[in-house]
Amino acid sequence: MPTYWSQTLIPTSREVPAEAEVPSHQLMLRAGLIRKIGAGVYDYLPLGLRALQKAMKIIREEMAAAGATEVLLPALVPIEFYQQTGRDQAYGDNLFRLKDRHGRLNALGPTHEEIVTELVGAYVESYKQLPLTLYQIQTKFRDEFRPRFGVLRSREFLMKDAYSFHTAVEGPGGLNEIYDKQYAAYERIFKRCGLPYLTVEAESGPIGGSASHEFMVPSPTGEDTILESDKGNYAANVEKAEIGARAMPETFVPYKAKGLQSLDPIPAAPPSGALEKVHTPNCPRIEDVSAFMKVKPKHMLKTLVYVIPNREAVWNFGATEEESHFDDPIRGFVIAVVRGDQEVNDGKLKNVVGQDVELANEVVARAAGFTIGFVGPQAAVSNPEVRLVIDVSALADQFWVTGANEADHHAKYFNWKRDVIDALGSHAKDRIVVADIRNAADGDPSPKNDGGILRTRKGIEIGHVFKLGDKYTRAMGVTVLGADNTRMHPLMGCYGIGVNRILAAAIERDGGHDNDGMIWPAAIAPYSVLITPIRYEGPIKEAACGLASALESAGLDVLIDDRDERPGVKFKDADLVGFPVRVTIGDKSLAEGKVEVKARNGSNGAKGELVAMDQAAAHITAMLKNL
RNA sequence: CGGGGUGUAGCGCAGCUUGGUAGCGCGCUUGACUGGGGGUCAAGAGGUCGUGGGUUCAAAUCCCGCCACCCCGACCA
Repeated sequence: MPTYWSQTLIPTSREVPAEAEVPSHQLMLRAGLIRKIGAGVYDYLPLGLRALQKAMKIIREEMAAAGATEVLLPALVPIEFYQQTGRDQAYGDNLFRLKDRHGRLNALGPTHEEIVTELVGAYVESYKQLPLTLYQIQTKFRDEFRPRFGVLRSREFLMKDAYSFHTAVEGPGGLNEIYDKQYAAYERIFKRCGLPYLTVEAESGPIGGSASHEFMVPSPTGEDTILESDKGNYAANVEKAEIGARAMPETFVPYKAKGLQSLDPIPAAPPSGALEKVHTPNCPRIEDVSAFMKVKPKHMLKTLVYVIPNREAVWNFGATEEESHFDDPIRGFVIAVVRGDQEVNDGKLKNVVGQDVELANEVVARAAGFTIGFVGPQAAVSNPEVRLVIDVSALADQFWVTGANEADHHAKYFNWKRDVIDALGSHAKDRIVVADIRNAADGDPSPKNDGGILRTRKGIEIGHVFKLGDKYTRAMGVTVLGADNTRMHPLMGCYGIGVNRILAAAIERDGGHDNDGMIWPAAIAPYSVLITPIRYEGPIKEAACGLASALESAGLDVLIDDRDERPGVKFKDADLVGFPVRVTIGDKSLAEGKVEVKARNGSNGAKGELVAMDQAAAHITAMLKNL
């Protein structure tokens, strides 16, 4: 049976909702797909649900094809699961917590690594039962600090999450093989959903693990920044993106990040002027100083104070063992220096330091003698428990403007050799590391070092795959018996898709909407075909119902606009909701035994085309293959 | 969590400065006309003015508290 518009609930609206900023949010509200119930919480109305269900059907088919089996894990999870792996801390406030009547603390699951791991631990005893890939499509919860952009960043959302278990990385049934299978399944899923996507290297974030790729739909409204080489052979999330070899000033010995040997900085560029203190009242920010002193940010140094929160932290650079131990984390500081127009990448900094680092809280930093707002690299000279990590680009100039380590003062003509290297003397090589610690930016060299230049664009993350290794099975003490009768922690992969985001991304994508409304890819449109009778009565009504039957026999889903509305209203709503194909039935064409068939994306002309009644179903079926 | 803003009919908003018991557009109901891109006219329905307290003869309006939502920031010192 076709659906009749008058019998379902499609509350379209002419007004643009005040709070919606991005097109997908505005249009999903206006077209009656969703309704907001609270911050980051939405009803899915009939049309929205149908689109979700179509996406889920595709996902289920491809998961099955990739050998994954569906389960349904609870959304309500005792907090102990997340405590076992430390993720209650890693997720922090983003983890929804609630107390039950007995005072027990529970979480609403943001992802389910711990829960599947428990499941597999309970029932999988032997390597013979592996590999195993389980997945679910389920509501997830994240107490987002700031929900926004409608369905793109909500507090409750649908996610497909799959988890695979293995005894080995390589070989048949190994982690790599299944990872590749899931990766390929993702490519098919997004292709079938009609989404233009690209894959990028990614950081694994609080989920953890080694390799990781994200699937992104390019869109100016995306929250993620992607760097792509113009040679087309590299793409990564900004959190991950490495930077190719950058020209070192000749006067520096080229030395590199942790893991590479030379830690012997000898910047020889001589000072070009006496260090000069400048009074910069109320100018703690780079932009303020830049405007005040009329110096471009790229000629300034940004100096950030980090602490090592781990009390057992051991400094990993050249220092002797006694020197490298920080008993008091308050006094164990890392000063990161980047150019004023660039940004520190925390992940890269952590890798260089070999420890967790976090930006020092202002009170702590002040107590340790840092003049927050006016810190310069010289601050590292007098304090033996401070280490300097300098980004390559922050060394390139002979002199810089930087903080003077004195309230309301900045320094001009700062020179690395004179003011830090020589001042530290023999300690210099123990306290300084030069490395790539900043975010890659548009125009940077590609890490492939093939002459490619990195370009930035924005993207919406719709899928993310990770190689987790044994992080969870180890933390939760899950083992299986191997062929050699020894126990091992199974290796894991995990694979997520934001189902709601598929809808938003379909709208945000290039060509996903226009001034009149949404333009659905046929595969996930709420209905493939909308029949618009000019008046729902007499021969037109009969023709509409007849056509609907024919289309349904051909396997299409059909909505009939049987409302007693003026044609203009129906057309506007049709365009707003964006059904891929609209069939208009009116007196004139019907008298000739024809109907008007129009593709929403304009592919068969602004007015569509006249098609004989008896050929319409076949014609539309063929059309939809390309929509 | 900090700063700013907004809560008045289903949606979008005005009224608040200067207190006197609520209004506009869209939508909705009824009728007539109309009938291929949100039509016209007429008559209607619909509001504890977010919430609690205070001031006052009188509060949407002034004062205080709370709540919700939105925006900006929150690592660039």
